[in-house]
Amino acid sequence: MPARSSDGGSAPEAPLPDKAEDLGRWYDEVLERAELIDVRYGVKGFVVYRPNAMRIVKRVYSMFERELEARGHSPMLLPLVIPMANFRRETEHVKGFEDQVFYITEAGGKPLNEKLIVRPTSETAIYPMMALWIHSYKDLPLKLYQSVAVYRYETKATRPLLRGREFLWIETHDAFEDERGALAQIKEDLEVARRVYESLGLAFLVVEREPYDKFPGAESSYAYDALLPNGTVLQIATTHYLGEHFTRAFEVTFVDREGNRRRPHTTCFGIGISRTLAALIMTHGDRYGLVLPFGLSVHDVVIVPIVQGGSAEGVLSKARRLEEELGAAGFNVHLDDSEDTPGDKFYRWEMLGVPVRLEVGRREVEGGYVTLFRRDTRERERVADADLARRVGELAREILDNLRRRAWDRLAESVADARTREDVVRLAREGRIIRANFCGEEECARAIKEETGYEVRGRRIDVDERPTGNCAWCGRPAKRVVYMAKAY
RNA sequence: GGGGCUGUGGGCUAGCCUGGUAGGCUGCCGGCCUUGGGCGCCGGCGGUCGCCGGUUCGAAUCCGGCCAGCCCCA
Repeated sequence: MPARSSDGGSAPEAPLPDKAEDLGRWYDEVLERAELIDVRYGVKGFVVYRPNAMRIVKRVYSMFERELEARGHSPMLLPLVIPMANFRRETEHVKGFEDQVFYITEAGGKPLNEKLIVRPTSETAIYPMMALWIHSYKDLPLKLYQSVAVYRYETKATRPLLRGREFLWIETHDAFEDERGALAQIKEDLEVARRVYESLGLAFLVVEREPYDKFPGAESSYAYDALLPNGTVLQIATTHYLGEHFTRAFEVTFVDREGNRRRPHTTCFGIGISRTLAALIMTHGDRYGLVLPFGLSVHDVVIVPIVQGGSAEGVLSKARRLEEELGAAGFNVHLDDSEDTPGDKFYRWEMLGVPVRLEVGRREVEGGYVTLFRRDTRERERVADADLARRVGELAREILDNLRRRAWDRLAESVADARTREDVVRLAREGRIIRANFCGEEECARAIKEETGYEVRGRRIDVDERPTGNCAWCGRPAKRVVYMAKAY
């Protein structure tokens, strides 16, 4: 084993496959090496979230919950099971979901009189309750959310966190006096998602889905598609304007200020927590494991004391002092004084994505400084003892900014314009995200999917883009500019 | 939904073709060690070979079914 200097020298051996070369293999391995997900439960589409994953999940949950509650949402919890009769009340909704629901038809060794379904989403659970709760305009708006798992019998290949038969999400169910209130809620939902996804450093497209691609039972659907490093996109959140579809089917009415009986207009907002975790892992991670911003990893800062013969006391007391100082400054700091060797600790904390590591040995004690390692760039720097808390505070911002910028740069580099069918085919082969004029016809989208594997994801709503020619695929007049991508 | 590949201590794997004692690396436990990128040395623990059935005196190995994971294609 050749000796290495502490500030550079030959690159240490990376524990994971090359992410750019084989994202799928990298992903499977990081899930296991970082002890995030265990796929060995033995039921297709169901996985175990281990503590290292669950800690991140809980933090992501609370980020969204805080934003939702700050905007007037209240927590609730609906049952997992839904009476079959309720599930069948909204026709389009049933059609959209029935081939992927789990049915409970038997219990206690006997057939159930009233068959149940396991929620694939909870509209049909909550609307019968809304009918009981809503009487007057004074009961509106009603804004509720729950943080739960939902169940869908996926027939496509399942993938841990990306597509499971059980997945974690937040769902809101909101009711308003009129369309205007509901549409304002859609905007608010998109703002909630934007704020959280930006603080996670993710890059995304915000789109309105094409009419044939709406949520079953919705008037219109809007989505956040995160970009993954292999050029595919992943829907991580969707919000839907439901109009009166569900309040009609479930006979929800209220009396307005003028004494007229009307139906509330409703919305629902689904935030994919499992998928957000997947996007975090894949967007930021590298060959050494997870890379996470402050506030998400198990710790913000770990201190690794480097004890050599005779140096133990000075080194450990300095390490303890730093731990106390950074803790008092509000950082989630951990002194790793376990028996493992420093190199072992380096690898393990890097695998978990801890954003900052401090190395404290004899040299740091004698020199009055700390060797600071930042996970995102994997660079070391010396920081004078007196500057440490300030510098760590700067890094909280710098690291997030850097992660976010890298993600957005990748998105910007990936998007390419297609004017002709040949362009679409070629750019799809190159794995780019395609921006193109589009006629809006479902058959055209289907043909694109068949020939290129690409899906029309919709038109961006965060920027104003007008079509400047004919549909890139069929040549008919274009209705809008859409984005096409390979999607999970 | 269709096709392919794979399943052996916690992880990675050898053995399978050609049936007969499950071998290695890693990890884990204990001890020693002047531990700056998975440090070194010594000792130890851990496997009904995915599950069910069949063939056979005998199955990790051959045959069938099922389950799970991965890859490709609707």
